[in-house]
Parts: sequence; C-alpha cells; structure tokens
Amino acid sequence: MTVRTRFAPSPTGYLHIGGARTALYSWLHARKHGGQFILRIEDTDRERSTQESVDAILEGMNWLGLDYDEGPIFQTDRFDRYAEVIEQLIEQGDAYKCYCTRDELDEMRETQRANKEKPRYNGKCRDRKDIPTDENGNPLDSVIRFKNPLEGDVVIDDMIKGEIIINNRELDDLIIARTDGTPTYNLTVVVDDLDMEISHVIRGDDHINNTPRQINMITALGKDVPKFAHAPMILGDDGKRLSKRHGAVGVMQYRDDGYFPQAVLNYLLRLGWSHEDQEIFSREEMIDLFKVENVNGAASTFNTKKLIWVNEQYIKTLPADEIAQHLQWHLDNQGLTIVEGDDYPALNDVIDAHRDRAKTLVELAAGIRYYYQDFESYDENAAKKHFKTATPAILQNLLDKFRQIEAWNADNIAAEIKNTCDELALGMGKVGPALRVAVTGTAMSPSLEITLDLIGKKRSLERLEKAVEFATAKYAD
RNA sequence: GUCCCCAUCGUCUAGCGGUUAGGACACCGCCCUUUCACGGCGGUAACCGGGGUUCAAGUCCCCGUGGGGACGCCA
Repeated sequence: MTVRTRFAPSPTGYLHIGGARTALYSWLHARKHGGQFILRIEDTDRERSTQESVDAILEGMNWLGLDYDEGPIFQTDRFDRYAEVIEQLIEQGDAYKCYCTRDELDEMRETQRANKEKPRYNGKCRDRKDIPTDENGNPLDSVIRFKNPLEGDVVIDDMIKGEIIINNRELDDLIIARTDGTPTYNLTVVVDDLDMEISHVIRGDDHINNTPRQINMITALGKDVPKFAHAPMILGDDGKRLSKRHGAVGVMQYRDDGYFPQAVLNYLLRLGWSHEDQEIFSREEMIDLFKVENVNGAASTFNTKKLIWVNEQYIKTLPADEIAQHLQWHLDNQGLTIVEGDDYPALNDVIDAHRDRAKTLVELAAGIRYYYQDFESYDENAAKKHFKTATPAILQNLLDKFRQIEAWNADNIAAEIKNTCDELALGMGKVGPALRVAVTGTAMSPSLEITLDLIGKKRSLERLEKAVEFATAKYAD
C-alpha cells in the first residue's frame, strides 16, 4: 500500500507551532515510507478563510522545508464533487433534509445542558417525509444531515492513542451541508481523504471526537477506513492549550527571533517523541528514525529555553556557509551590510569566531557589527568600567607595538599584547579589557588576538588612536 | 454537565513486572578564563492518591483526583 499523508489546515490564521508539528509528523511519515505528502487547504468556511492566511501557511511550510508532492488543493475548488457525494448519501437514505431553525437548535441544546446531558441533535427531521412550506408555499430552508447509526460502537485503532471505542449513542446526525448548500468540514474531509487516497490521517487529537462520525460516513460510502494517528496538543507555559494569548505565535516569528528552521523542526520532533538519548537529529535521521507509533500520547508543554538550546547546537555545528545563508535575513533586518574585502574580514571567519557566543541569529547578527561598521561611541558601561587614568598610556604602548607588526595575524598580535603587559608590568586583566573596548566599543568579544586579526590592522590602529584621544580627553580635567 | 484523551524530576522524555528510576533543558556549585561565551566535572530534583492482581508494580486492572479536548449551519 502506498503511504499518502496530508496536512489540512484551515486558512484562518498563520501556521502555528501545533500545526507545524502535526505537519512535520505527517511529512516524516510519508517521507519515511517513500510515499506522498499532500497539502490541502480547508477553506470551506468562506467567512473566515483569507488569502493572507493561505500565504502565511505556504510561507511557513516553505521556511520549515516541509515540501509537499501534491497541492495546495483548495476545497473551494471541489464543491461540485462534495455536492455529488451529498446527493449520493441522500439517495442511499444515509442523509436527509432538516428544517429545524437555528433558534430551535439553540433551544434544544440549552434544554439538554440544563438536564446535564450532552447537547446533540434529537433527530426530529430524521424520518420526516413532508416538505414544510412558508405562507407562500415555498419550501422552508433546510440543511442536510448525515444519518448516523443509532446503535453500536465505532472502534478507532489509533496509532498513537491505541484503541478508542465510542458508542453511536454519543453521536448525533451532523450537518453535512449548510442552508446555502455549501458542505461542512466533516463531509469534506471524508470525501477528500477518500478521493486523495490518504492512507494515514495524522492530525491533532482535538479531532478524535470527529473521527467516529467520519468513520461512519466512510462506511456509508462503502470505502475502507484509513489509519488514524492523533497527536496530542502542545500546551503553553501555563499548562493551558497553546493559544494566541499564550504565545502561540506563527512559525515565521521563530525566524524573526533568530531560530534555524531545522532547529524548530528538531525541537518540535523531540517534543512528544524520542529516540534513545538523542537530542539532535539531522533531517535524514528524523526521516529514518521517526515512527508515529512512538509519539507520546500525552500533551506536552512548550519550553522556549530548550528550543534556544537546540538552536545553539545548530549555530555551533552548522557549516559557516549555511549559517551565513540564514544570517543574511537578520543582517538585512538589522541594517548591516557586509562588505568583504581588503579591509574587512570574510563573514565565514567572523561566524566561526562568534558561533559559540550567540544563541540565536539575532544575537549573532548584532554581535558582529563592529567588524563591518565603525562605531560612533563606546558602550557606556564598558567605557566607564575599563577606561581608567592609566588607559591612554596602555593603549598608546599597544598602538606603537601594533604599528610595527608586519604580518597582521593572531600570533603576532598576541605576542605584542604580551610585550606591552611585560613592559608596563601589568597583568592581562589590566590591558585586555581596555583594548577590547577600544577596538570593539563593547566589553565582549572573542579573544583579543582573534578579534583584532579580524578587524584588520588598518582599522584596529585607527580605533586605537581614537581611543587614546578619547581616554585622554576623559581624564584631561 | 456528558463523552473522549492524558498522568515519571520545574520542563521534554527513557522505562514496556524484579532498575542505586536513566538522559536532556533549566537551576545551583566547582574548574577553565583578558571580557562574553564555549567546554569539563559535580549536585538538587520525579513515579498524582487509594484500592486490587502478583512472590514482586512506575510498569497490569478498578476507582478517585488533576489537566487537556470535544459537544457549531468552525475547522
């Protein structure tokens, strides 16, 4: 059997983290078995579906690298097909017109709730033969309901949750077509999953309750039931379901915050699934090792600190070229233009010098500014702390020695720094910090010889000259 | 309220009848160190409660409790 999975979001918002995880699971399952992954946009609710959301979902999928073999398929393009199936169900006697008004239904539900019952349609029109009309003789508005079996159990053999048994008495006759004739969710999923020959339906467990209804419809249509896998929800830090209020931001926010798509995927994968003690998985390993059956049945809490840690692992180990690719967006975003050339270091070298000091691409981009752009002023706290009365003399001494360096490299720079320390009988602790502030404008950087090497001789000397001036002026009066 | 799902360190998890209950994040020490980091070493920390079943239960069963979900002419 060919494995065919799908991700079927409704375009009523961005692609959020929970959706991204079920998409990932679906995608992995298809890739693992050499099958197809289909993207279907469930936009039958025309009121709430927007093009903007469609774009956001596509952008998110693309950023995460979850490529699909078919789609995006829009349900609104398939209304004829749904009408056909609805007609078939009516003809078979498995669906019927219901003339109950919204008010009647509301009242029914209210009464049931008051009686501590589960609110559900009472089947009033189920066996109705007449066609009620208004005062002008026109038929009343009606919806189409599916005739759900009255007795018996529906058994879901869920790949994640195990066997779930629901009695048909818990179900009611759901609406499959609205007054305006448009089909509803439960009907469209069934038709689409069948038509698209989906073998494995992997989705959030908030759909478990819909599953028995869908199985009943599939059975009524005489088709085979696909395998189901219901993945648990992701909860926010407060233990509540992740919602917009609780930080359920769109996946693109994670790009903006400086995460690698691969890190987000890795984090999402490990949230609710594990393989021995492994934490970091390459794309290939994910595909190779993932098994839906091993997905944890319990909901899990999203933890940003762990995501950051995962991201750090990627920033530490990814090839500089690849980091540079992802970094570019942030450089642009932060208005920093990289000009590699005679007086400027290669971006890859800078990345290698800084990769252990940044948790996110945002930090990385911000931390490398001084290699490519002169600073106007010194970090206030840094200057205050490290520019002392003795500083001008120290910096001048360094400056004199640096000028003599013919081959500007880390070894030679380190040697001259040491010479200055020896000559002035000062420890590195007295010389280093001032030098660092002088050439970077900040109190943090990689080790000095590397930093100076990257900044280059020309600009290192210029900055030192400026710093001598600044520090001298500071203690002039 | 009714139905469904779930339950091991604060968090993510391993465990599938007999373990000193393992790993990771976070946190706390120590070490390394010119800064910021990285790294190394060590530590604190968990089987929701009660009944069973069994020689033996974190592991199986039942009942509670707690959390989540569903109950739309939303998906």
